[in-house]
Amino acid sequence: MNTEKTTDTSEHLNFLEEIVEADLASGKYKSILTRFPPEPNGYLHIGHASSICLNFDLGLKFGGATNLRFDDTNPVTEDTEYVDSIIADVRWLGFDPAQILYTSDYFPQLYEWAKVLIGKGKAYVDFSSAEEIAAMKGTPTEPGKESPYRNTPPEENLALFEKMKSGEFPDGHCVLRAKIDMASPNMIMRDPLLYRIKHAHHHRTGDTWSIYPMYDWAHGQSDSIEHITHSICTLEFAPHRELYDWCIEQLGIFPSRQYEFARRNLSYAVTSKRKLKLLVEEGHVSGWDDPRMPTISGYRRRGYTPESIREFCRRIGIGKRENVADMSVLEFCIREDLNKRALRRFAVLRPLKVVITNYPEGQEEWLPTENNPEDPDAGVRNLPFSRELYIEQDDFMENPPPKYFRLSPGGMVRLKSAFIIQCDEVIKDDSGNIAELHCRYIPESRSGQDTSGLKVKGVIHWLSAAHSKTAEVRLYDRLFQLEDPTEEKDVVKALNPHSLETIPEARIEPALADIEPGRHFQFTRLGYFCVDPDSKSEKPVFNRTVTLKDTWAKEMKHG
RNA sequence: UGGGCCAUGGUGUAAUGGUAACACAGCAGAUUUUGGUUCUGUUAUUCAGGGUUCGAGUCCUUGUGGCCCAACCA
Repeated sequence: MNTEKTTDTSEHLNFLEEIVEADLASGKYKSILTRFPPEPNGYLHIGHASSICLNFDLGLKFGGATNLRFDDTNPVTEDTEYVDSIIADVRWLGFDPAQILYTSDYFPQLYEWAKVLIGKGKAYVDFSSAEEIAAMKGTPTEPGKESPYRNTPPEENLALFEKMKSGEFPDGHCVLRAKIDMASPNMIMRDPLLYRIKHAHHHRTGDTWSIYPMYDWAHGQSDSIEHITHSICTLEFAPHRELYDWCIEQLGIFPSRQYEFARRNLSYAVTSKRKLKLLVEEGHVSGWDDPRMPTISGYRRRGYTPESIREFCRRIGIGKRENVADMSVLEFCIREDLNKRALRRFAVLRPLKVVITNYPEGQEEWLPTENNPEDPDAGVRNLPFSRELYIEQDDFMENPPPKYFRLSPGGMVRLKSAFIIQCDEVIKDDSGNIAELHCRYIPESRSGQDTSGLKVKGVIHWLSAAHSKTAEVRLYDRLFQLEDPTEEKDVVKALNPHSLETIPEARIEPALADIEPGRHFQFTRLGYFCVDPDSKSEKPVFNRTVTLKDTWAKEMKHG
């Protein structure tokens, strides 16, 4: 043994982990509790994934725990559909909430605390209209004006608040406001609204409430009730921290602390529930789980694995500055994961018929090929070979450019795991399109027993025409054509018109028939694909998750 | 004469007063029965000025630039 240091310097902490570590080291907390607090008014997207990983990993890494709490204070926009999808998405990502909770469970407590505040003369019922309140707010550079209702005595406010609660007033008739400072340089502190009247049906509390707390009156106290130690939110809530602390201070309850980080953005994607919802509602995509959507459910259906998404979040890290993570990182993560795990299969998207003229009609033989060269344990399978084959249209060119080493007239290629063939004749139809190829195979070139002595550069995938089956293949590309879709005020204008290409009749090898949805494969030389839920045994449907890296295509593109 | 947050290669994240690093992307090459994988090499970074210091990405100062805050949304 030597005295080599064992400290792992490769793992540097992000700024939130440093805070937690310091709080634990100083004895401020014996253990930590974080929370992920989505509002159930939409599906979770890739930005949320980053927040989920951040909160849950903090709990895991420092021996704490993480709650999932639905911030359901606005009944008009929220729904159980979203609650269910959010729980499913968090679990699919691989996280297990310590508790699943709802802010609405705290409505009674929040109501009692509001009365405490009123009793202290720190809150009042305001009958000013929304417009009047806005006008009295002032501007960032000018102080606001005090409401005429600001000095109503506490007893009177208590009675008024009781009437608000019992439903005696119509929507918008009045609000409960905190009495803080109309001249505060922080706009948030200019007598913020605490409660508003909404005679609305709540997804959990039904019609029992006609008043609902605002975010600022609900969030910090909910954290406090749960004894959340580190309440992590995005940067735009930083000005709210002063009010967050004020509420906790006024009530003298457990002091949860808020910390802010910059939301993660992704190139060629939007992370705005409002905009994503619009795409769904206007039918630009098939739903929240459309494989093109940057939602967690969309990525799942597209074929992304939880591991790849977690790795992506780990790689892009966390910080406080504006950022746009490059799509290529996400794509790298899924390729890296699937390269190790996905079984290889042959599929021909755009078939070109090849007749092996020197192969006896009616004969067939089964040739072994590896299921995954990265994983010997994945074993081998046998592929049927016969006189009539399909190859990819892209794998033949009549007038190939230099360095093209696939098939061309007179040229040779290796059919992967089978034989070398040589193209003798190009058969065209009446309109001059290539209809089929007549080739000869070299019998001595059989894979693994090649005595031909031939050296060919190109290796292509193929299928025995008679043995192949039909499948629908959906080729997805980026949903947006703009690297930053928010450059267009109207998201619809930023959409990529070619984000989906459906190939109704692709050919697949027999081993690919009748596979259950969700399974991942690499279609050799083409990319990673997974079975879509729309798949039926008579008509399999595959989604392209991501292409393989293709340096040849890149070279062609740049001429 | 409002307040808050931020500024490191193309992108993202480190460096906690002591050689500016890692990943992705890019480029070049090797290997390859996937133009994949793997491997090797390589291009490119501290917003600006001033100050403190033996030494500054880091501390101080003055600017500049960007984002957030005036919803009965969260």
